[in-house]
Amino acid sequence: MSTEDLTARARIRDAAIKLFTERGMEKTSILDIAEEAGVSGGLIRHHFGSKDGLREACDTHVFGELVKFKEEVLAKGAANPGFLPTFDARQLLYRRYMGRAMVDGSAAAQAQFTGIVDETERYFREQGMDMPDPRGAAAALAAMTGGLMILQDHVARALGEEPGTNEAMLRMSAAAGHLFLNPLATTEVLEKAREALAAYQRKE
Amino acid sequence: MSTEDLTARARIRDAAIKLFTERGMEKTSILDIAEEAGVSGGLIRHHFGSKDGLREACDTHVFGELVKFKEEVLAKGAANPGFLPTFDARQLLYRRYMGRAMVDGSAAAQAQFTGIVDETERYFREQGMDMPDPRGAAAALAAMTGGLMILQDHVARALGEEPGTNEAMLRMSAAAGHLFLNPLATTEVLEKAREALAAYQRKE
DNA sequence: CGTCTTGCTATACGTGCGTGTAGTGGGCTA
DNA sequence: TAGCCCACTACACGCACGTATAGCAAGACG
Repeated sequence: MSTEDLTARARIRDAAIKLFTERGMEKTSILDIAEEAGVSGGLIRHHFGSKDGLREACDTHVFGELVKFKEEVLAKGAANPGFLPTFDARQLLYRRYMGRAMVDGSAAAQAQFTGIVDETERYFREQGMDMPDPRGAAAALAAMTGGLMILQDHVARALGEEPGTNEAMLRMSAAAGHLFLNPLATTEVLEKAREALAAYQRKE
Repeated sequence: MSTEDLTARARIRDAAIKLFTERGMEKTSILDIAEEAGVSGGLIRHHFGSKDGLREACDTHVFGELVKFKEEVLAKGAANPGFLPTFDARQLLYRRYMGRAMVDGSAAAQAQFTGIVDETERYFREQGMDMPDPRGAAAALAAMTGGLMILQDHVARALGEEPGTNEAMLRMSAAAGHLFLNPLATTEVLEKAREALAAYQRKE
């Protein structure tokens, strides 16, 4: 899995996933990917037809792998909901790729997002959680964990950690976990917020 | 403020903010902005020197306005922490711009992010909130609200709402608020997550 | 041995877009 | 009226990059 023992096609795909994730689609040229993968630019076209074709291949590969990850977790019996931290490097990369893909906007990414929302909503209902809008909460949660993935470098820098390190990810995950598992406001602020929201909803 | 009563310079800036927000820097050409603003492409260069100059102008304008918004809120006495919902259209646009800017990555955006983290951390400490890592929590919170801004269109679509509408924003904000103000997991899941995290930290 | 496929490279083409430059009109001040 | 600044336009340049094509080496199959 490290690099040379892969077919060129797989190396290209992995390089593209890496660079798309780090820089985004638009800022990554075919030649950048070719260099990263150690092949000529033409070979990318040969294998994937076009840049968009390559992108689609990356999408399906990443999203497929993410499904596999999820199934592994389920197979282990641990009903780990998506918002709890994981530290597998490849899974982290793929999750981050997914965030980037959503920002860049593709049909596959939208479908993936909706799928996650579906699952999370189902999880909420299965757990019998008491919330006024389970689907809304599921969607918001998906967007928030997406934000953690997408902005992780900013988070690391704001924390004085080196972006991309395990240390930074660990600290961010722990903090995010804490936020999800504890109410964020004192009761007064909480009440004020509820009032503001209710007032707005009446006005609507 | 609607369009014609602005100087061309301001129209260009506003058009750029709008398009950068919707499509991102790379996918927005100078001519797109010129058309949106109803001017020639050259005028943008005349006023802002380069595309990067325009971007910087947008950054400073948006970030400055966001500071103003914050000061207004503070002046009104309501100590509204940043994570509670707001519905002013321009403020929403500017927050979303900020999210995009962070994804696209500029020094100004990183500074802005760090500033928000600073403030939020201070808020946590002032409120005397009980958390193991206030700065980490502040950074994670900033990234999560950023995710809500950046991915709002995906959220809307997953909810079957029209992206960009007040209705969609309202529903997302309410759901996000609920998540922040209520613990997300049953105690068993919670305990399991704590264990997993602790195990990982020991391994580190 | 011949030919075909396949993985791969080198190189050329077209074009979109940021940039640079020359020029125009209109509203100042004198 | 003359002179001048300044917002603004038109247009040409050059480059980066996606796309297209031709060709080559090597293994497979007859």
